[in-house]
Amino acid sequence: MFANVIIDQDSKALDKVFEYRIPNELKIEKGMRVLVPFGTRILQGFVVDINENCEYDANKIKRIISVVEDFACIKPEMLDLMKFMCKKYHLRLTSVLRLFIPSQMREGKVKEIFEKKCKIKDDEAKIRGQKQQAIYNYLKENGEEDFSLLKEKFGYSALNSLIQKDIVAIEKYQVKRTPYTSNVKDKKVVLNLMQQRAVESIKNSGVYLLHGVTGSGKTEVYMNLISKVLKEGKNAIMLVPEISLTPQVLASFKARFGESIAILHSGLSVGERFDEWKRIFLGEANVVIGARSAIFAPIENLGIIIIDEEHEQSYNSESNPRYETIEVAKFRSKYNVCPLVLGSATPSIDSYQKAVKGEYSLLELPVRANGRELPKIQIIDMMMEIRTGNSGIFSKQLIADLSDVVNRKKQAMIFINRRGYSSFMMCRECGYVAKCKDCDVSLVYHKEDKKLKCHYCGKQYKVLDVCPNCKSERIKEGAVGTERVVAELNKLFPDVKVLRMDNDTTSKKNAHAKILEEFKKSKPGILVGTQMIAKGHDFEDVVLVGIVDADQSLYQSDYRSTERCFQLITQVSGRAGRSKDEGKVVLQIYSPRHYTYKFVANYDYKGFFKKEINLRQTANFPPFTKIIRILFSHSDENVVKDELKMCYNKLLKVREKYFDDIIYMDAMKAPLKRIQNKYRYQVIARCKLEKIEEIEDAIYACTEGTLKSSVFFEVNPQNMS
DNA sequence: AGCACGCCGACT
DNA sequence: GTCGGCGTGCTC
Repeated sequence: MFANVIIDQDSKALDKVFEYRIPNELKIEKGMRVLVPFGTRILQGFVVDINENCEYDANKIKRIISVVEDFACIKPEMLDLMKFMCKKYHLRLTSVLRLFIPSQMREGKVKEIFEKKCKIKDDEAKIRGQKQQAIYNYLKENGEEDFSLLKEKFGYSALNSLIQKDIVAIEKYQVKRTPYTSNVKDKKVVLNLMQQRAVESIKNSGVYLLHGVTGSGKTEVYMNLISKVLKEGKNAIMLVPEISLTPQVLASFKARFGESIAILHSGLSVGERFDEWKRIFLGEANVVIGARSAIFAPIENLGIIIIDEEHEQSYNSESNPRYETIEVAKFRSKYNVCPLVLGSATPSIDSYQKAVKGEYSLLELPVRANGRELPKIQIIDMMMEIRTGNSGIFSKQLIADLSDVVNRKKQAMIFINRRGYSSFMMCRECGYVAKCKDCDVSLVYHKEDKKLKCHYCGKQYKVLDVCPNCKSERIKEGAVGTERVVAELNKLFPDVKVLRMDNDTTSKKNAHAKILEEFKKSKPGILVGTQMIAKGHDFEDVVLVGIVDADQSLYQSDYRSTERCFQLITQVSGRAGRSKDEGKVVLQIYSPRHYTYKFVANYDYKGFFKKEINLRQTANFPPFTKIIRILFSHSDENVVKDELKMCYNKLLKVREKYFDDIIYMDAMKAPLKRIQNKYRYQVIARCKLEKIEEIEDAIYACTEGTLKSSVFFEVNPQNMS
């Protein structure tokens, strides 16, 4: 017998199967990891197929040395998924396989934590020492107890002598590092008619788009669906965006489903992640909740897949193996014959279009579950403010409303769109801006540790006192984001607790939860933050939401910027007035004539969709076309340029062949020309959909062969940097 | 990826 | 003569 093995090395040259003979004494299955001789080395590989015969020269075939584990860590479904993803996204086999197992397994350090528990072994023991007697009594009363806890309470030597005398026994238990524990009581909620109808509409297969306004109780619908599936003896996956994996959401799921839940997200340590993975693999967990990568959970017999906030950008990986989570979910739902539910208050234009076309079934929750109105959105024209002499960050209206909130001892949130609004180090004399020496981007000033940081490679620089260009000392930080807003608020309301939540303040583990916890207690209180505060939080006393720079997201040269702007404002607005008090939103903008705001203020998603989809159609943008981006990068600029040129010439021939289908194609520098000292050039093509698969294959073929540059493909890129 | 092989220049 | 630089090619 022969095995097709994929060598676990990330290299273009090794991106194929190698055949090995299976020795009689080894029991090899598809999906197992094995050790094989490879050239002069011994490497790990994945068995992806087993055959009677071999294609390669039988004399040259070597034998598998041994197995890494005696079970198949890649399940059959995932092997099929690997093929699907490699073909669809032009990925390397290994890079996809690596998505399926926790990193800890790959490093060969499969560590498991053990906990030592103590138990009384000898019931009639006579004990002399005082301390030892105390331990003995304690154990009699409490049964078994942690070794470490006893050691802390009574001291090591006493405990140890009991163990030495065989009066107390130690047992090792494998510890499950279950990340969150909760003491939240499950509140059984009776579904309203709309929710009930949504639950009932979801059949045993197909894709459903659940469009429910903020606060319409989508989570309750999800929980009901999952309960139903569990009752049928099947399993479930629910994906949530990384940022909304808040303790609150998790706690309510824990309360409902208890130990059968497994949680996967980037905040877990490697060990925690591995433990959760293993529980899922062994079938100990029936519900997996997690961010993007949880879609690869090794869970069988799926009864439902739910993707919450389906419009979120974070579902599409931006680097290395690029894939679309929704497409992977579709694959798994077809494979397992189970429904896929996409939920959002602001569905992506793409998904909604599919629902309109009948590809997805549309389910709607048009009202809030608690019967409350959606908060009123008041638009403030900031140009007018400036004209009337107010050049501050806050409009008069917002300041008035904030004062009101403070007087009523309620809470407010101020949302800032950080993107493009960070502070740069700029010389007021000559206009010099500090840049990273390896990347073509401006450095961002971080007040807290008084450093300049590159947001692309993470390099840190000292703050400049003198302009390196003109030697002027008038070099200062420029426009400011969250920090400046907080400072401003402190000036306006010196007695009010103002909290900040952004990338800088939440980098430490659990910082996120701590800030939210503190905010909860602060009345009056103001929470200032970036996208992070936009969703998933349910604060009863937030009655005001201020959006300080809504336009920022409109001014990106991206066909999706209006869509994003609409989504963002709607999501943020949804934070206000979640309970008894009416909520209000103050939306400060600089371009009041833009059509997006009219729809936003009226919560008119359908109107916005109609307008937007028409614009996309006339302008030939997705979902009516696909944008394909091929990014070349290399440390030597001439190498990338040459190779790009070579490929582009081939691509031009493809374009000639499909002249009617490829609307646009051009080669250029990437907007970020240099990242981590690698020069980046790209080809952008826009294609009609009729022959898209054929065209994609032809385009991929152009980059084959021995290139020194690394090549990345991206379809409908989220950001073109 | 990483290792052998091979072909060039510089040096005990 | 030979040591070591790196470019090329191969690994079932």
